[in-house]
Amino acid sequence: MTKYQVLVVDDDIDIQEAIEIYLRGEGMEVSKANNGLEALLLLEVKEFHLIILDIMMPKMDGIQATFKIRESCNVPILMLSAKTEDMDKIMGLNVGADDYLTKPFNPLELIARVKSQLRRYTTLGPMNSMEKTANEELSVRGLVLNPVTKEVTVDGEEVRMTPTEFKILELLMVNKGRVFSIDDIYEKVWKDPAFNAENTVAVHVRRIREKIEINPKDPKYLKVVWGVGYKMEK
Amino acid sequence: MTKYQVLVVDDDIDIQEAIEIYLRGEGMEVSKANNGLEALLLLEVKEFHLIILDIMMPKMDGIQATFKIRESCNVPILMLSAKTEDMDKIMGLNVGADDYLTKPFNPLELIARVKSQLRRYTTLGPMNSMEKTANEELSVRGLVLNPVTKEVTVDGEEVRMTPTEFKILELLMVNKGRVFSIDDIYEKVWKDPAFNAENTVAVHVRRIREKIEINPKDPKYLKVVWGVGYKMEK
DNA sequence: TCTTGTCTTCATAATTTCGTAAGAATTATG
DNA sequence: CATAATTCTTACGAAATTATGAAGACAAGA
Repeated sequence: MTKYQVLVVDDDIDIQEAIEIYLRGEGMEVSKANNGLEALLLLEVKEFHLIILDIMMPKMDGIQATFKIRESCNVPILMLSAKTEDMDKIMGLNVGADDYLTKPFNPLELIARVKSQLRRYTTLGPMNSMEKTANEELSVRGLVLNPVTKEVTVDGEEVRMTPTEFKILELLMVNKGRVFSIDDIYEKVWKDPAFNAENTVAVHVRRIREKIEINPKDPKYLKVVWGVGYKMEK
Repeated sequence: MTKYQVLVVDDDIDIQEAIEIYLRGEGMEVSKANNGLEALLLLEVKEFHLIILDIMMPKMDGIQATFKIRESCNVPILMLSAKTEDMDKIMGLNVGADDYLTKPFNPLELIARVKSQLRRYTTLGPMNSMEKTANEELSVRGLVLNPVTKEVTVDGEEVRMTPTEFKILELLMVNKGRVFSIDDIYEKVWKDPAFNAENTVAVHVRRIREKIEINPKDPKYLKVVWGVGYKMEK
């Protein structure tokens, strides 16, 4: 068995090296590029199992690079950026990235995500890693959520969700049954430490209920677990 | 179910104490060190769930300390510094800190970030794709408790538990057969030294019985061992 | 610029849970 | 059998948690 080949694309040498160290520590081979152009050149001469791509780069930024890369192949791409908002855009749009991480990131989380992508890519085969796993339609009884088209339907009828509402609902539906505390939800959705999140999340939950529940006062889908958090009833 | 152990490393006693007060207020145990060297010594004799590390310190500064610490373990490290610029560098780089905060900081934000790091380490789930801990369903005859969904069923029928009731029941079911004294229970569930716990725990036990026992006067699950405590009958 | 839709914050209401007290009931002890 | 020790029961007010209504802040698009 040969080692996994990972390409790290970032203009900041320090970050390049940091990532290299983490990944080598996990037994992976690491190549480096300083911008999108360099990355494309490297891609022509070598095959990679995963690409880690910074968004902000000179010459060719991460988004342009992703489009170019996707023209020829679909290795998993993990995006890096300093701003959460960037990421939301990127993921919402069909840029073609498979996962993302905001700086500053936790090394362990980086490793976890890298491994996760590698696992998907190799178990499902290079062909269609995207569609099969994370992007399946999620459903709970009459409630259906499509992560790709960002559509939500209740008993066949479409309901419009705002981005935040969608993300909360997605989180709960991906892990249906599992209870998330308000702080959990805030951190996973906002990608920021929870800071006076109680009310904010509560308000969003209420709006979601208004849209998906027949009777918001007696929710059948999005339930509260007193003193613990919220969950999607199985 | 012990308290979180946090190590605060700062040469400024005032800051040490301020942080200590905030964290104790959140029910955490706090140890203190004046510099990196002291911190390392403490780390050899005690396990911590989180380390708060000032950058500027005599003897051994925060960055050196982080490197040393990372050689042996990977507890979450939260860095403190006066200058924003320092921080940006430190985070992106391979220093190994997980989060940072610039002085002067907002106490609430400190708490939020601390909690966030603690949660990151202890929670699981596909979203941050760390690994799973032992979160299996627990069952004793007709009684089933699910730590993830926080659900309890008796002969298939769901019963609603309050947070404290759930924790007590969970404690007893994880260690079924074992007898816990009232003080044991109080300390494990409340994470506080038992003071006048007798009645409090007794009341909760009764409420649990009301919910899970056919006949609370003659309990089949949650039994009392006279003069000793309570246990979950196998 | 104005409009529109979304997100956040605040104040306040509605619920649920918790701890305590006080007395009853049960079990142990001599 | 009497007494002490322990556990059980009940109920209520305080505290914590969640729900709601409404207004202001904000950003993107027309």
